[in-house]
Amino acid sequence: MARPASPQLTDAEQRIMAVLWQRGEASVRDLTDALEAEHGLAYTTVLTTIRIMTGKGYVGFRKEGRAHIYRPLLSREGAQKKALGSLVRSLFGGSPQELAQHLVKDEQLTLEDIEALRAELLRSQGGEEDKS
Amino acid sequence: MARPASPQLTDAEQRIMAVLWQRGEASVRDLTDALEAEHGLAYTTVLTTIRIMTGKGYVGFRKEGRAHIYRPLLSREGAQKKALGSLVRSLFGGSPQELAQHLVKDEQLTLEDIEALRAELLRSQGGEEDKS
DNA sequence: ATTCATCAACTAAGGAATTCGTAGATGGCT
DNA sequence: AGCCATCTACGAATTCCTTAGTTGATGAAT
Repeated sequence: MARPASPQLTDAEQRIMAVLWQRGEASVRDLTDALEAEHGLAYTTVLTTIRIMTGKGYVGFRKEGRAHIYRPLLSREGAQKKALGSLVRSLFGGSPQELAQHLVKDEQLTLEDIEALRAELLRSQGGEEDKS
Repeated sequence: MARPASPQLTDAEQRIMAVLWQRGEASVRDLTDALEAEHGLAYTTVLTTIRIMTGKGYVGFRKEGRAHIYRPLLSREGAQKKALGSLVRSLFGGSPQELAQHLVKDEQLTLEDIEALRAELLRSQGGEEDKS
């Protein structure tokens, strides 16, 4: 009868994952220092959050002296794929084409961007087709 | 000290908006019937949710007899744009190009899709240069 | 060895989200 | 008028998320 656990990364979790993806690994002290400038979070706040993330299987850690050094168990690519798929399903009727059209229409993707994507696709899978 | 209010549509809200965007307007009974098959939600659950959404300004309503007929005040396009921008910022380093590459790499966008986008871009903004 | 700093663990508090029950109002039907 | 169905309004229960304080252990430094 309550709210179901979020299958996505929450905001706080995402902030931490961003640092871990960038650095590879980090202690709670490292994370706090990195996040303090922008968000002003207390050490214990970061610690609590990352312990929850450990429970969810998002991060692992090794012990180094008294400290824990955390590392991401979720790849950035995996998180991107999951979030993207979820967005396509929920707001774009399951159509990645509609999403792409939106990117173009909002002028976030230029003609050059599209042609770069096309060139890459042609190179990777369309090499054997007929080029008029 | 609490979790900040979500700037995005929550899951429950999104389910309801999907029906409203599809139908244009709907009573709580309509919404419940539409959502019950898939999610098994009680009438009062839907009612509570949409009342909250009214408070947030997501939906409006008119009275028809004893019932309220709700309509979306948030456009589907607006919600798509907002969610997309948020995703690009949080998980793709602000790069819509990286997002597009992901769509292609996961084979969710085919070469034909890309070429359709390209053709549309050429038609819409390159149309007045050369019309033979 | 005692003190000091730092770290993890535990606890707590409060707002958000989700679900649904109960109660009161109201309109239709006989 | 009286009954029944249906609707809104209100509140309760529960879990989640976010933030942070307190406590106890441990290692370092004097």
